[in-house]
Amino acid sequence: MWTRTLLNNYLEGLVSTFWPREGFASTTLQRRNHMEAMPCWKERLEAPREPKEEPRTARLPKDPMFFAERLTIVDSVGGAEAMLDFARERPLSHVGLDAEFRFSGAGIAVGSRHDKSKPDIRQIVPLLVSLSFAEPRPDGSVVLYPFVVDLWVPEVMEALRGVLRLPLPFVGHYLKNDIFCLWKLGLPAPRTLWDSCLCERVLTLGRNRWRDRVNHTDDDSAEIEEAIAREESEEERAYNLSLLATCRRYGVPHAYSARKEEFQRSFLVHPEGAPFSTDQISYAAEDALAAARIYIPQVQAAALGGVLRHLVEIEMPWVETNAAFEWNGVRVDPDRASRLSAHFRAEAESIRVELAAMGIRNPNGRNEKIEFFRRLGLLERFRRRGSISFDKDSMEANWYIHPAARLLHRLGKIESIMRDGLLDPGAGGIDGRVHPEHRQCGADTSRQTAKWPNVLGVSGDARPVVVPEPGNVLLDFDLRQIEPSLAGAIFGVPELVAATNSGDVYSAVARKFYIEELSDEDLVLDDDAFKARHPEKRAAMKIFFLASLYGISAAGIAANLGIPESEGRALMESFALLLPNLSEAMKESARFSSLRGYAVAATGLRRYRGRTGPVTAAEKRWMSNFEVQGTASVFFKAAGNRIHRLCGRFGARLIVPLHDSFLIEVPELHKEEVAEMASRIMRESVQEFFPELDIRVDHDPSRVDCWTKGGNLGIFGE
DNA sequence: GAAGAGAGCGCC
DNA sequence: AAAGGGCGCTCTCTTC
Repeated sequence: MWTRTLLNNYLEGLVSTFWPREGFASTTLQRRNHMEAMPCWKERLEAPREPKEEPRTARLPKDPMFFAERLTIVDSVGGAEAMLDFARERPLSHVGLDAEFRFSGAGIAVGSRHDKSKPDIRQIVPLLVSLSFAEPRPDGSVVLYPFVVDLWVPEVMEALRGVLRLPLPFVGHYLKNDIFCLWKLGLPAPRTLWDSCLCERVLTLGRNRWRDRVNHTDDDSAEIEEAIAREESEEERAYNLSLLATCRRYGVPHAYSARKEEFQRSFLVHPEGAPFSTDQISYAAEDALAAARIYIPQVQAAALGGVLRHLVEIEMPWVETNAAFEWNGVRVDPDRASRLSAHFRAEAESIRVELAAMGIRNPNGRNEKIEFFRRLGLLERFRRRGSISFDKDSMEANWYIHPAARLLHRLGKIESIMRDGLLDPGAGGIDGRVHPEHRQCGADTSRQTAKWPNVLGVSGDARPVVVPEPGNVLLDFDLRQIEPSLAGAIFGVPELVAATNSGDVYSAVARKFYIEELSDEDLVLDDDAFKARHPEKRAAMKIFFLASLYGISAAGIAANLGIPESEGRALMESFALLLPNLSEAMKESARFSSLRGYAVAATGLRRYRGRTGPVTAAEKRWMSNFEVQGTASVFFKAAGNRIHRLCGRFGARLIVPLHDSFLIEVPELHKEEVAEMASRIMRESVQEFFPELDIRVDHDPSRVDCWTKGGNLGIFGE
């Protein structure tokens, strides 16, 4: 083995020989960075190549001793091919993967005051790819062969492509950025991924619940809670999921643990065309080495945690699918966005004038509203659960009390729509599309979250600003009533399964619930006809149903429906009689969850308690709900993974994952094929697990020129 | 002036 | 006694 000094000299020699190329790097990149793959590389790849080295006449097996635990820099076609040959010769178990990158343009300002910034992922500039090939030894240990590939050298791409196609798990910590680097280079993501960050997130799902700490309503163990709240913060959660913290948990060394941030930053500000320091290169190698070392003990931890199957089947493939949503982004029509803003700005202005005439100068201020209604002697009408509330429900209940209530309500709604980050003219990246950050398992139920902007929370009125590229159409696929249907299968309620299979759960249940009030004619209507004939009865059932799954109280449902509590209680009791097993099974599941300390979804995914001590009522509510919401999220991802892989055949791309529906952008030519494929896959993904369930997929083929909610074009309709 | 809590909007 | 699951974002108001 070389000493550290000798190794550094060796590295320095290599670095200095491959970096006199400033012109190549700086000029071509700036011009072309909006392309999928950098064309200068493409041209070079397509042009007849003059090998940098003499063609090798004999391909002798590589000596593993030469590559073991020693950093090899790949900066030539010969070196890259040798790496590929070596990887194919050795009996490997997995590959550590890491990419170093920077961004070629300015970031995108986000937040209402544009005081925050996010990078434009389409301007990512891959610098180095680090690969650590792991080979098990007979004694159970693992030997690692680290390589660092210089991505400025176009000749290495074909061999790198070959490496990425190896049928091995590629292990990295937060692989999304690494996948972006590969896609930017025109390379595919590896087929099998293992994201060590995601694994840690899943193994701790439900712990670190910062939302609970902010408003500790349960004061069972207030002292403990407050201590935890002081001690832990969101930054701490972020740290717990970091590579260094993960290394520490598994006893894996990381040579740059003390200087990690410094090196990360060094790549982000790395000058165009400047050579890398030897430290930078060995730092790049270290991250892939650490990921490779974490893999085996982490897989064991996942197996012991009962989530290995879930991770391998669902979450790890979704790492690529999730990256695709962010990489693809959505196209926002600037003209539509400004028309929408202007439309609501005008309405807001006229409402403000009306309110000012009534004496309300600042309609957003809570104190001003309190004072206004107090003067009128109407304040008590806005009391909800003890305190004064001017939220949507409270305002709706008081529409008839005073015209100001209606105006304030409307103003709040339209101001919220106008503030949506999607309408910001500067929200798009260099490709003209908006790329929100999509977080896998961002929610403790394993649901997705999105931010900057939150494309999952865009108001129905604003959705039509999302349009397809010319020649494309937007298709939307919705798993109809997935949660009540899954509740039927999970909690063993045959009536619910039958209702699902008949087409519309809420209509089917409404027909039974209101049997006394309905005519014989009503009772023989099919679900769709019933829905059209008795929309209010169906709507009431929907409220009951979802409220039961969320664990609402009689008082809550009474407040929601505007009826006395006693009446709410009676309605809930008769509703429970319709589905006799449901509430019992939900209580049972919460009981087992309480004993274990976690709730569990159909594939074994767990959500842990975020606190100790007696199980609170709020915890019991999410415990029952998690089995349904978590399982729905799992099937949704299973479907998305298959759709994503098949989209490539049609030049289609997934662009929004909306909890139970996908928005897909498809070339017009292939819309029928993709519609058939996506609908079938979503239906089958549930059936693979619950064969008795026939969940419909709602898809409206007539609305293809923009994104809508239920086909509603809002202000853009004719 | 910055930071945080609370409230309130949107989504499923 | 209180009792609606899961999120992101922006604004107001209070506090330090």
